[in-house]
Amino acid sequence: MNKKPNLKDVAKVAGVSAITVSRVLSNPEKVSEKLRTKVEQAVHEIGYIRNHAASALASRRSGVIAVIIPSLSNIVFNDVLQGIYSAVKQHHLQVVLGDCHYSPLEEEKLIATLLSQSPEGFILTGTDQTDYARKLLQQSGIPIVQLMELSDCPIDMNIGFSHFNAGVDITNHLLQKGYRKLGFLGARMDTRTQQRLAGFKKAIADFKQPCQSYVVTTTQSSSIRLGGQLLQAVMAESQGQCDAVFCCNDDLALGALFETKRMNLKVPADIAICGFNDLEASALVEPSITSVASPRFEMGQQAVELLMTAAGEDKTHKPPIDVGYRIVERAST
Amino acid sequence: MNKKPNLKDVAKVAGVSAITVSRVLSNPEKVSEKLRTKVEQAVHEIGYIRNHAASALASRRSGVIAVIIPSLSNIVFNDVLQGIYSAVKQHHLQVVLGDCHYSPLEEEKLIATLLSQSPEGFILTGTDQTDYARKLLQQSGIPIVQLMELSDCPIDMNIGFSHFNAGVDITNHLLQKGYRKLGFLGARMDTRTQQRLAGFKKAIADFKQPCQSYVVTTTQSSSIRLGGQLLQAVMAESQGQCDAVFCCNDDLALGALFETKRMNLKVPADIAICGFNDLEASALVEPSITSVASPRFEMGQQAVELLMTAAGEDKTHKPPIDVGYRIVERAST
DNA sequence: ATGAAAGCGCTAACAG
DNA sequence: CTGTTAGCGCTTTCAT
Repeated sequence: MNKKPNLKDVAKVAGVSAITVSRVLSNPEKVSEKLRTKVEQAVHEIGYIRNHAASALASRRSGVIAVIIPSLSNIVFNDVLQGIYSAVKQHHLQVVLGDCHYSPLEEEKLIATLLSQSPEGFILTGTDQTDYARKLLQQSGIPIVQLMELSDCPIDMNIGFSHFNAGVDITNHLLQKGYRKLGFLGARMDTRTQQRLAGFKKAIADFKQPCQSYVVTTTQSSSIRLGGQLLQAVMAESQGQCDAVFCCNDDLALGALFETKRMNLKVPADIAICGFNDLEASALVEPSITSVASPRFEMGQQAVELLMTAAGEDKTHKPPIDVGYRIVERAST
Repeated sequence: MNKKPNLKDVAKVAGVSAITVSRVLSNPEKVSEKLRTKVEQAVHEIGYIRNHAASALASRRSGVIAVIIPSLSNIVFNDVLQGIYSAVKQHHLQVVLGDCHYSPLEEEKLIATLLSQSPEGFILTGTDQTDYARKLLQQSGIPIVQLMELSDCPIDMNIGFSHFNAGVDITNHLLQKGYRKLGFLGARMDTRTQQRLAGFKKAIADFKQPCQSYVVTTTQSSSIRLGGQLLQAVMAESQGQCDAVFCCNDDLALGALFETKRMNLKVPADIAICGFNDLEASALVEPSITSVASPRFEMGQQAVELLMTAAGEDKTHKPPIDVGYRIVERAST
């Protein structure tokens, strides 16, 4: 195996200097058409591929952005990722991705690792970073976006929506529909889920008429199966009184719905169900499930755009961007 | 903003030479405990992060592996990715990930881009690469794994299972259950889906008794909603005769199942449904859906292990690894 | 166990 | 428009 061709090899074949080849690759318009064609042929002929490490070192531009999500298996972050990848393609950037498994400590390590790639921007999920992580991020001097939720003290830029308000609204929706014995089914209990729960409690506390609430949570990760188990649990705790459940996401809601069939409960007559995130399945099951929709793909895209526009500028702290949410009312409530 | 600290800065603070700091970071055991502690403190104090580009350039080891999947939105590849990420963590590697949207041409471009990172290994999905892509890959000299399906002429290493055989088996399962008017619902129609369809046709052709088949396919991407539409289509084409459908994946199968409720068809009495991939929902809907399971997470892990063990060795072409599949029989058939 | 010198492959800055 | 020179920050190699 011959070693990989480098710029000089291409230059030799094309009969030009190395820097000209470099220009053809980065700024083709700065090279005469004649030389450019010669170089392009040479590149293709010997299958030259530019050495990113050398290029990044010399130019101080890595062409990379770093992204950390809490979970690869949660389809919610998938939507965000797709938005990120679609935007990144326009800008000819690469993504280096980390999955921190909802752990701030893992996230801290990942941040250090990913920063070593000299990313030109950093996208984080949520606002729950360790102090040392914040220090590293800050001192890196690159633009940073925190995604998904709104923060009072963002590291840099912030785009998301209020999970607390969404929790309030969806709970009020149930109360307005006449349900009075409300259950909350929560899994994982990350910060966003906690905010949804806080919204649930707030709505109940503020409600002018007597009503009952039952909160069942677990730190296990969400799954459809778990939704069924939590429904069992809330029915046990409420001695069968619970007449509506707010599930902290649609996986749980689907599981709860499937479980009602086994328990011979009618939805929404015996019990109402609502979820969160508005997954495709929620609209298509029978009965369809009320949920909370948010523009995840667009959030991902916009995060990249924010990074790119912020790249040169001074750090004028922009205010958080609230992308909002929408309650999608369906047959289950 | 002061510029980022480099090795020399750390060295100065710790009162040692740059190379010693480098050793502490890469081969701590080669440095005396006294100096090591000093250096570690200095690193933490000034928040030093090693410049990956420089490190990669000097050492000729990028610590990166490249991965291309056909779709970020398909949960199937998510499982594989999780396997990859979990294995990669053990080896202290970074992943650069590309989504080629099922397009060999996009894949070719991605391969060129990702190769510029000098990855130490490359994981590809499927066997449908362009000639130029294969050339680039081959000449890069790095170990390569093709995932998901088995290939007659792999570029290098290969791990997957036979989608053709799985298609044959699941079709025979339906035939054995007494169904004789079989429909195939296919979306996307990538190479693996086509192999499943080929298996379906083979099983029908080989069956000793009279039976009927209806094939409905589209190049649209899969979704639950589409499953409902395709079920409508196959019922129209078969004039209501179709008594079993093999859906090329579980999304379609779920959509088909939900549609049967709207059409007032009983499953499996009026019509049997089976899917592919064995998603969690398939086990939990009512009735539960027969599907084909495969060890996706493990495939991802094993792909990384293969790359790592192959790293040093000569290219002794290993035979493809068949991870097999399993038909999970459930209530829907 | 530690250090000095050289150079990885590329591009910025300057020169022509 | 094209080329020359220097150096990005690190690790390799060789010396002590």
